[in-house]
Amino acid sequence: MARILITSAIPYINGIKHLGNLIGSQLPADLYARYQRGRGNEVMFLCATDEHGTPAELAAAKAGKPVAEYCAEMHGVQADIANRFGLSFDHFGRSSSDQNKALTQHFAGKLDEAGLIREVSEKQVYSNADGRFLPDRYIEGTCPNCGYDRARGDQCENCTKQLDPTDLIEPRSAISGSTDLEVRETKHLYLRQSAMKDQLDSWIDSKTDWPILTTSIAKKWLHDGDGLQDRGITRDLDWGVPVMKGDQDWPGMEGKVFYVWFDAPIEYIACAREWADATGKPDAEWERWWRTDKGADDVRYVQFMGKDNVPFHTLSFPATILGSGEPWKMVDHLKSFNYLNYDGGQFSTSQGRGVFMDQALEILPADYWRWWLLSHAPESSDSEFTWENFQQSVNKDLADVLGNFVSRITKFCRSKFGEAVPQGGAFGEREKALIDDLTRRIRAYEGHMEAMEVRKSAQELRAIWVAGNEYLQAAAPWSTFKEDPDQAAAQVRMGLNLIRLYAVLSAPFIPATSARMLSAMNTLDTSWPQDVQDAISALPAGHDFAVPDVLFAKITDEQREDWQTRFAGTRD
RNA sequence: GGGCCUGUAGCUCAAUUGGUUAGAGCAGAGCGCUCAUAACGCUUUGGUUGGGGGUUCGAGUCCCUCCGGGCCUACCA
Repeated sequence: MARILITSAIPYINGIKHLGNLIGSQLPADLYARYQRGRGNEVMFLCATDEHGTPAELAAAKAGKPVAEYCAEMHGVQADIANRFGLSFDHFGRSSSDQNKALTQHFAGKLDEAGLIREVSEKQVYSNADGRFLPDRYIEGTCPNCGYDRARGDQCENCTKQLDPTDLIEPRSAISGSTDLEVRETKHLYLRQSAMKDQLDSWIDSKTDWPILTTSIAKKWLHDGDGLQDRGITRDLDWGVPVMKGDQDWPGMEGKVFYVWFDAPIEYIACAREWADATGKPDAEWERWWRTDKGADDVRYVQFMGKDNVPFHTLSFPATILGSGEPWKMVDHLKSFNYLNYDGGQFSTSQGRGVFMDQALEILPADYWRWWLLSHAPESSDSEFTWENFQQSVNKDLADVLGNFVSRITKFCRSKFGEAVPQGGAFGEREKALIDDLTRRIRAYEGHMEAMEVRKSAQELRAIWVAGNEYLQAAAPWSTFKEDPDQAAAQVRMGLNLIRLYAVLSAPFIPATSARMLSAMNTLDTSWPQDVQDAISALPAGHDFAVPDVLFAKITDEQREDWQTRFAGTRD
């Protein structure tokens, strides 16, 4: 039994995520986790909320709440929605947990011992009105290059020129609009990534099976200009992990916190500890997933993320782990996704454009979304959500191909044989051909799932569903029944067993529907079809079942138009 | 500005890494079936692979160039 550690990029705390965020990491990670569990492998699937940083503080202020309270509340909201989407995390943690504080401080201490931390005194913009240092992006002013009056401190959106905050004419705080800004001297810790450049470079070189999207981004950062730059890992903020060397104070760094991108990936590890603590397990239980000296040497670790997160996962986080000199598990495979666009533009959290996870569940059950999103996952390039495409795909694939298959066979059986698997007859050439075909397709499906080829997996699964309809059409038990009821019984028995088989195979994509199919077939047998011959005999003659309600109602044109209108604007 | 990705049928995507006649699903057309959610099955129409040039026995794939789309560019996360 293989052991597989899976992490999804951790969603930021300030608000509910949209469908583009979902398909970028959490959903494909869940697909993979469910598949591996289905195959009988031991899986640890971790995710968490990313709670530190300036945007969290601002969102809390806007909501009129203390930041800790705001984050706790939003964590609850996100956990609930994730649960309703069927995201099967073994633990959904928080980067603000005590476990992550301790581990982040531990890593910082180890990196310092290894001589990989240096102090830098630098000048940053401080806003007296806001009472805080401002990240470059939170400073607005007039662009010295093109005169655009809403240029940001890092770059002018109008002319794309990169800027320094001090370049701006009449700079002001983007938070309060205050012009009462001053440049203050402040001291920060930098991670000496440059000292680890060669080590990281050869590590990346060893990952020959990673997508080009992943390695090319890492290579760019490693070799661009002067090569990999050192990175500031502390900030002058109140909310975050206090800067400490392990459990010791860090002289001169009082009142400062670690930068969110230093502590966020460490939460992948801390999350496992949260899991152990929450379930009353000893440390050894989480360490066997993360410490190669404590049992994790046979773990395969897979990370899922959107393309914007790649540099942090290929460089900063590995630098943190390698630099610690401790035997932590490093990522084996990194699956990154492009973006999902919404109806001709981008999904946007800040502008409230597109469909958000809570809204999606208000109009349709999770499996509709899971199927469409996964079967259209933006793997090779950005992809696009349109309501027409969504309606067509869902109606055809889920309602017509799969849902109707279940409906036609169960109802036919009920009317001719009653609600029990019929007895009599035997499988012949046609059934043998079907089993051979299914065997080939299931092996192909497994191959695509192992390779995390999401769209290809969906395509193959759909073809497996279609094979059931092809079989029924060719076997035509409604005709056979008239001359040879025994043979019709065997054909129906095959059909009913296909429903159970499809439930097992489809569970990673549409878990709730899969559960309904199994429940209708009155079985708990979810064993993976190593041998299709055996799998289609799991439900024996005489086994009771029930005709389920319609599995997937079709999306009507009226609904589609209604939603199209409702989601055309932006969220309030 | 620099780096990278991308452009294939009306739509969404393939093409075993340079190898026969570029394939699927949807949509369209025709036929069949009547168990089923007016569902299913079979057949079928769609392509000068963004334009142009080059390398090669052979190019969707490699090179050059032009055009379009996207991401990143280190203090949003």
